[in-house]
Amino acid sequence: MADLAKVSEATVSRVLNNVGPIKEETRQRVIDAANELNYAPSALARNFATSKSGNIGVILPYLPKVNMFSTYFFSEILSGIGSMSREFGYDLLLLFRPMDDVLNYYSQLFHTHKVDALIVLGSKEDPIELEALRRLKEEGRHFCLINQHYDGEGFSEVDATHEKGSYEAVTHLIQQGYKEIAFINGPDEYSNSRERSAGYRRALHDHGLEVNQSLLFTGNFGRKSGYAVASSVFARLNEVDAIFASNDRMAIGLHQGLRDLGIPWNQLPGMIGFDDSDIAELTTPTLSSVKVPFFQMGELAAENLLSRLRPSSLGMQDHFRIQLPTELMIRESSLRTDSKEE
Amino acid sequence: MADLAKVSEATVSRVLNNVGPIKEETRQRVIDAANELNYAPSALARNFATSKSGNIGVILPYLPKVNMFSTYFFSEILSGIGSMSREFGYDLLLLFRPMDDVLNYYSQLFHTHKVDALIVLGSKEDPIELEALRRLKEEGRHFCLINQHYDGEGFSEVDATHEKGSYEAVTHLIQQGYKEIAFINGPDEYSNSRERSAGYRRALHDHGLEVNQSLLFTGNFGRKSGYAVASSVFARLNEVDAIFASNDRMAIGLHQGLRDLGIPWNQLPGMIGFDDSDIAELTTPTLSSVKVPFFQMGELAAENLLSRLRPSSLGMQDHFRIQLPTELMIRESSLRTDSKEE
DNA sequence: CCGTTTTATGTACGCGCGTACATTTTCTCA
DNA sequence: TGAGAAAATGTACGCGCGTACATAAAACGG
Repeated sequence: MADLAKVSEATVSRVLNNVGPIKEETRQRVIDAANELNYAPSALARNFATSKSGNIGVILPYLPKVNMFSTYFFSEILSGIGSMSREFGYDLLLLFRPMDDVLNYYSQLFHTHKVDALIVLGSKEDPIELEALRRLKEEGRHFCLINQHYDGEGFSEVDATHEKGSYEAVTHLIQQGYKEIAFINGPDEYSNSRERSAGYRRALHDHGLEVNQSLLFTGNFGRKSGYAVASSVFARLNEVDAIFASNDRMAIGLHQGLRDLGIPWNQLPGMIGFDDSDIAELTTPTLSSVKVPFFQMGELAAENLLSRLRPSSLGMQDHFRIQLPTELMIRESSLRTDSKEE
Repeated sequence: MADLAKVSEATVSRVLNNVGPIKEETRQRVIDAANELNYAPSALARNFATSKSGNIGVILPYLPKVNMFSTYFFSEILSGIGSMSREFGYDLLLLFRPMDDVLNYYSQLFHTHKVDALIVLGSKEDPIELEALRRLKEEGRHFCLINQHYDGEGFSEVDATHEKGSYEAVTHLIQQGYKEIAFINGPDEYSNSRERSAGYRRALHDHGLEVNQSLLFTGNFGRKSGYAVASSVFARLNEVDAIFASNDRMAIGLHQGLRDLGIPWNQLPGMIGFDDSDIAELTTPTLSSVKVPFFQMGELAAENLLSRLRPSSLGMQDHFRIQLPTELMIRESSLRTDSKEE
């Protein structure tokens, strides 16, 4: 390669990296030679020399449980991350949270140079998880969380306005005339569950309604957990006239459960889900939902992390906290009359 | 590290890689030292030294079009690949097919040692794509295709019995008494589209029915393309009594389109989708579909590739072609009476 | 107890780049 | 035209492992 262009390896390196002054003729000779030989520098050697992997890691909850979340959530975020990473010339390393040893795992991803930055999805409050994240921060690593907030830790986070989204959803139900609104939430270990709960309570309170403890349910974001709640809701059907679910999958599970218990589709309680996943408009009636800009959240997470990896980023605040707005998507399931009565 | 254990770097390396004879006491000393210092070898240096990246690459269609396929398809396959990769100690590098330059891209992934093996998803017949794959084969790379077959190329492939699945689905419709079965297929560039078409035709033929050209439609696997076909189907509603769709998303799009055109849900034509994605049981009526074991296909692809990377795999056939069975999942949408009449 | 294996460990080098520094070539302007 | 500065290129070394080969230590056999 160097020989063919009749220059030293160093010059080749300079041309390929666009660094230092190069005579135009030389540059061309090198490029021609590279094309002729179909030469491409070994990413491995290059990474080794610069001790940077060129990868951005994405942590996913450990496999069997991926489906606890909607795949929509992950697909969108991953697409967003992937889209931005590519613009920065980074590749995307998909990593699954190990069942044990999380503490070392995160840290070693950096130490072994598997990744230059890390995005953690599906993180939830847990002593070990927290400890592992703190360690990353101590070590000055570039990482960020999506859709999860740790209070007072100063982690970088990209989140959405879950409290507000929840407030708006419940308010909408109330305005539609619903008064007894059941709430099926996700586990409290997720900050967004707690925020949605707060929004739910605030909306009830602002409209002079009381929280009815017996109408509060907890699922695990999976469809089945929504389905499982159906019987409890069914038993209280005299006192429940609407349901707010913490994500679409649970809403749909609940919907199915109620249908299976014999409720005709046009006599279902009012329903609103969360996430505005693609399935929201596939149900009958179509499901109102709170839209969360997952794709964009993925993009922003990647963009902020990667731009801080650039040499030119000196002086840039090394820590960021972004909160994107949610949006209430009103469809048939939450409307009192109209299409639901078809 | 080496100092703390009072051994040479070489011995450390041997202990950590479990190679060569080591005195038990020495091993322990090294391990203790490693724990104490929280030492982990640099993956980068190690990979460089062995010139293996430790990554298995997965090519996805370029981003904006990911949603052309159901995300279900990708989620399942990726999960399968990820699950198996982890067992082999490989990491999963997510790669997006570039719009240009595919030809060099694939090849250079290996040349630059970004990946040790490659799985291509969403591949479709195309001169450049084919050329790029041929080059990989020439270069002796370890790669495989999922859900796509190239005739006579001898590529490694993990596929499903699309023809048979299709045949069974259409046969089922016929047995339910449907006689005029429209077919909305995916683009012909995908081998599985061609196979499904063959199955459709064979089923009609075997039951003495004719193919009605005006009932054949082509979508792009997206929901919207199914929706777009609705009006054509609607116009022929007198001659159509069932629809077989090449995937669930199109089936559901079509379903929605017909609903929007005013057809009550219990007077829809019989319908069967393909893939058996999670949304199939969320519709009203629930959608019959042909189940494809995507997760397992991902597992098998990874397993076969990675096991061939091991030193012990000498003599193993370097090329494999696997075809997994599909399964007809009968739900409400294809049944003539019963639950559909609720 | 010594020679001979066998086992255990150390030494030295290469993997293929990037880059600081040394050197050569070209340019500038007196 | 020649000296000094600027531009262009070459030289040499390190990044942190794995591993072939050299060497030392232990085991064995007579």
